[in-house]
Parts: sequence; C-alpha cells; structure tokens
Amino acid sequence: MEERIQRVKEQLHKASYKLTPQREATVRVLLENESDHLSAEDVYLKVKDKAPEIGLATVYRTLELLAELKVVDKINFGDGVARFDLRKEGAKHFHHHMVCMECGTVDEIEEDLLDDVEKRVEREFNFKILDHRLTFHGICHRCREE
Amino acid sequence: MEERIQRVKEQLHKASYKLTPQREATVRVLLENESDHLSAEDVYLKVKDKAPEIGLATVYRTLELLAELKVVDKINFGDGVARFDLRKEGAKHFHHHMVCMECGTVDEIEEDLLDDVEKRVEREFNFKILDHRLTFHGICHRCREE
DNA sequence: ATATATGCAAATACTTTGCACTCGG
DNA sequence: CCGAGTGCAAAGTATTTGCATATAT
Repeated sequence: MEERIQRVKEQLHKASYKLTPQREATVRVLLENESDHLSAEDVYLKVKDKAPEIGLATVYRTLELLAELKVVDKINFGDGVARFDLRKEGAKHFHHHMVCMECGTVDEIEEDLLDDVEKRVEREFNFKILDHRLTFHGICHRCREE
Repeated sequence: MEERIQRVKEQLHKASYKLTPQREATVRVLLENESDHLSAEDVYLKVKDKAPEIGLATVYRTLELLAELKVVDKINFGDGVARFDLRKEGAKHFHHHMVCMECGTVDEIEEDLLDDVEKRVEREFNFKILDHRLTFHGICHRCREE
C-alpha cells in the first residue's frame, strides 16, 4: 500500500506534478478498490469520506492525470460512463474484462491473451500497437449456474 | 444497397417495427458511410440533407433500435461519444478496430482474430461470450511512414 | 515565493424523455 | 383506424472550464 503510494509520488514528481492530499486520497481509494471499476463519481463519493472538502472537479482532474501517467487505465463499458482501473504492478498492458449482461458484474482477466494476435496485427497492418482494449460481453459463470 | 435496405425492413417487421422514411434515411446514411464511424450527431447531420425535418431524438432512437436488432454495433473509442458501425453482411461477430493516436483515423479489421482466445476464455472462466469489443490504440501505417 | 492545484459554480457535451401530433400498415 | 413513431423542447447525466484562492515544494 504505502510503497505503491510512494511509487505514484515518484511518478508525479518525475513529471513535475505535486502529490497533494487530494491526489493521495484518490490513489488510496483506487488501491482499496482495486478489483472494482469505479466511475469518477464513485471515486468522488469514496474520497469524500476521507476528505470531505474535495470537489468533484478535482477528482476528474486527478483521474485524468493518473491516466496520463499510466497509473490507471480509463475504460468505457458501453454505458456512457468512464471507469478507472488501476494498472497492475508491472503490467505492460491493460488487462481484459468480461462484462456479464445478466448481472452487470465485471470480472478481470489479467493474463495477456493478445500476444500472438498483436504480433500478427503489427505485421499485417503495419500498425504500431501501444495500447488495447478487449472486453467480452456475455453471461458470467455465476449466472450460468442458475 | 436496395437489397440491404430490404433486409433491414424485414428485420424490423419481424420484430413488429415499421420502416418509416426517417428510419430508411438513417439506414441509407449508414450504408453510404460504411467505413466511417459516425456518431449520432454525424448521422443526424447527414440525414438532415435527405430529410431536413428529422429530429436528433429520432436519430438516437433509430440507432438504438438498429443496435438492438444487431444491424449496427455501438462502440465508444474513449472520447465520450458513442459511434455506430454497420455490421458486415453475414458477420457473426463485431469486427475489430485500430485507432491511430496520431491522426485519429480508425481502421477496421474484419477478420475474426479472437476465435482461439474466446474458446479459451469460455473454457477457463466458464463465461458464455455473446459479443466482444477489441480496439488497438497506436500508430497507423500512414503516420509511421512519415 | 510561486507555479501548481483546488473548490465552486457555471458552462458544455451527449443523450433521454414527455407530450401532443402524425402516419405506416 | 390506431398504436407505433415523430419533432420539439425540456430534462438528465457526464464531464470540463474559468477564476479567485490556497498550498506543496
């Protein structure tokens, strides 16, 4: 926890940004909810518990900044809301998701399934891949069992 | 062209919807711009040329309906705008995209690259895949050559 | 000290909805 | 004919921005 905060602090400083209490509180919320896929509003509400004076605009600005620094990845599952997902330690690529169309749960796939596919795309289309988004929509194992 | 309109008409009727002039004009715009990735607003402006009395709300409603019928797929590339992409003739799955971070162009990959990956996900996670979204972000061949 | 960051409120962007009117089948 | 569909304007969400003030380094 503390080490990861420390690392974010370094990343901020490297890009000459400051680690303000608001930014720290936001990162803590993201760390504490690592498996969720919080919207800016969700983050705001949780940060407000720790730091009630924070404004929604600051949360938006912080999340945008963290996305720029690749601390978080921004994703949109099709409802019109941007969600923010902490990048796993040492992960080179954004992980994948499975969205259940029945119960709405979002599960993660951490393993990189796209290695071969990406090599092929780079070769066939001469497209330099820097990032990807892969989401499956379907029925999760919990709903299937019913 | 006309055959594809005809097919959409049948799909509408099958689900007991009507083919109104507004809906037809919207489908025509989508057909005429098949390789683009138009937002609702884009579609609206183009439909307005053919049928100036149409309202933006009708375009939204029509696109929503067409998405439901799987005539179009709705996708969001990360800017906050929903885009609509005509499903290719006979395609079982939604095709993939490459978004250029330099010039913003979106290119399509029609070949289904995910066959093996999906078999694996279904097996490993017991997740029934009904749809997918795969987008690569990077530098397109045109920008690379400069 | 001072450039950067913040909070608030107002502005903007996108999308949905209510309702009276219209029209396709 | 009549329920489905439309246009318009108003309401909802989600997100961004301007600006005066506060603060991390």
